Amino acid sequence: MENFDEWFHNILEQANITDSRYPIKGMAIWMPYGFQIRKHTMEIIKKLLDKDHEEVLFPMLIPENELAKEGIHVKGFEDEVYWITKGGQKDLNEPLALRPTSETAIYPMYALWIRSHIDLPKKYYQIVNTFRYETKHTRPLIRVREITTFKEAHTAHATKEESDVQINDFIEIYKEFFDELGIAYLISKRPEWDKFPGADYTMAFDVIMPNGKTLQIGTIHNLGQTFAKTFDIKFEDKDGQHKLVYQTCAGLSDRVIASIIGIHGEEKGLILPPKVSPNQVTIIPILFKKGKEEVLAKCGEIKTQLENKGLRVNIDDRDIRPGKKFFDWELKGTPIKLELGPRDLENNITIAMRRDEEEKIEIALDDNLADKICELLDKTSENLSKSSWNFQNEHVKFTENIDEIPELVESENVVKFKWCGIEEIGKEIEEKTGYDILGIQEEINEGKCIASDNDAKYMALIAKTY
RNA sequence: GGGUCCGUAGGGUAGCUUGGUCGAUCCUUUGGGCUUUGGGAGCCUGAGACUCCGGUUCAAAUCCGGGCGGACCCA
Repeated sequence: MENFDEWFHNILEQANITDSRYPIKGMAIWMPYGFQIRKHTMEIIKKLLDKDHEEVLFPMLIPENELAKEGIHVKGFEDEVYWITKGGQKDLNEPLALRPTSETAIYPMYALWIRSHIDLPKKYYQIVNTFRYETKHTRPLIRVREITTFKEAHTAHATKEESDVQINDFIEIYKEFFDELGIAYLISKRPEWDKFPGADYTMAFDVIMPNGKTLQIGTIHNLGQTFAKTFDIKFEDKDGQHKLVYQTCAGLSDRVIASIIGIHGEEKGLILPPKVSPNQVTIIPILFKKGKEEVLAKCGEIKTQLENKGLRVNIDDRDIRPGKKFFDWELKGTPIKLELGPRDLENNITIAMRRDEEEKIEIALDDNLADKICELLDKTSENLSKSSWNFQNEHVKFTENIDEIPELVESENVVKFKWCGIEEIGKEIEEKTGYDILGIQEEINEGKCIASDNDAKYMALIAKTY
């Protein structure tokens, strides 16, 4: 894509996803079409989490003394917190923070709720808005001051082993989630200097956007006992001992929607995965003065037939030329368009067009129509997923020469390299190349570090990031 | 955190250097009408803007200062 950032910015408004003209920097409006995409996307993650987690809803405000309790954590966020300091004309006794994330809202309550090993594990999640006073320039859905769709899960466990298992469970859930969206991902363990403030370690999901920059779309943190100590979250174990819990948390945000748009889109517009597309099928009647009623009636029948199969269907009966409708729905990324005119009515067929392919397919108007459409939708999903993984595979390049990194990154790649894992060397690599180390993908025990004489311990990733 | 640049209808733009000709250009959008409708139609007729506050001046879209908003570069 010629200029991805520009394309992305334009498509958000053209496709009626968000309107970022709201007069506060970094805060936008979810428009109806975008809201539907967001809704369907969230339904997928909720369904995955609900198997084993419970949804809750915490207040948006956090008292200053709670937020400040965990020193490392607050240090990571202090420059980004919005404060409420007044009630009407009166200064508040204690300033209240608009949550930048909810650890310090939730964990004091965990301390009250968790008394015994019977109360464990505790696995709650919520989908809420959070606020961060971003100082860098904001970008709709990607870097915002109000994260409108922050899915955060918080778990507490009796043992370290259980919390480690939970980390893997989250990884599996996220994998399934992104697989359903057809989005390829890179999983890595963030370097020490880039982990979540207060965490033992952070696992992250990144996607490579069409311009080669990576976007962090999901994180999973092993919090160890840091917060348990701070907020005194203890339970009475089977042996009668009082012990601190082990905790994890995991987050997803609006950025998931940004990746759906960015990864699958192309010049002409969006290509939405059927699972989250507001309309899975859009029927476009070809209307002439003669036979208009018959064509519209048949479109209505088809709509009902498909809806009975559980599909989301709309008819575009606007009084404009068909060509304009094709372009509009291509912009909006509806997975399948069905064209139906008088000629088709005579032949008892409809013409189907997949958004991800140019080809037009004739389908008979009979009882099998819905099944055939479902087949086409499945093929679309598979195809989108395949393209996304192909793109990622083509854009991850390995090198053993640090001097090659800038050239590779500038030609829109994520670079894989061997690293000894020492922080100083890592920071040296970042400084020398000018890019960010995403993290380590796996442990290895052969070869040398790209930037030192040390033995390589890890396969790591470096990239230009959002 | 430091720096550079920018702000004209809903969106994109011309005009700004050298203040007056701006009653502000063009494309898109949009109301009404006619005519059309199998891949962004055409014609007629309307609508719609100088980011905000202050300053300089006889006169400000144009010059100066600040706020707000945006883009980019460096750390």
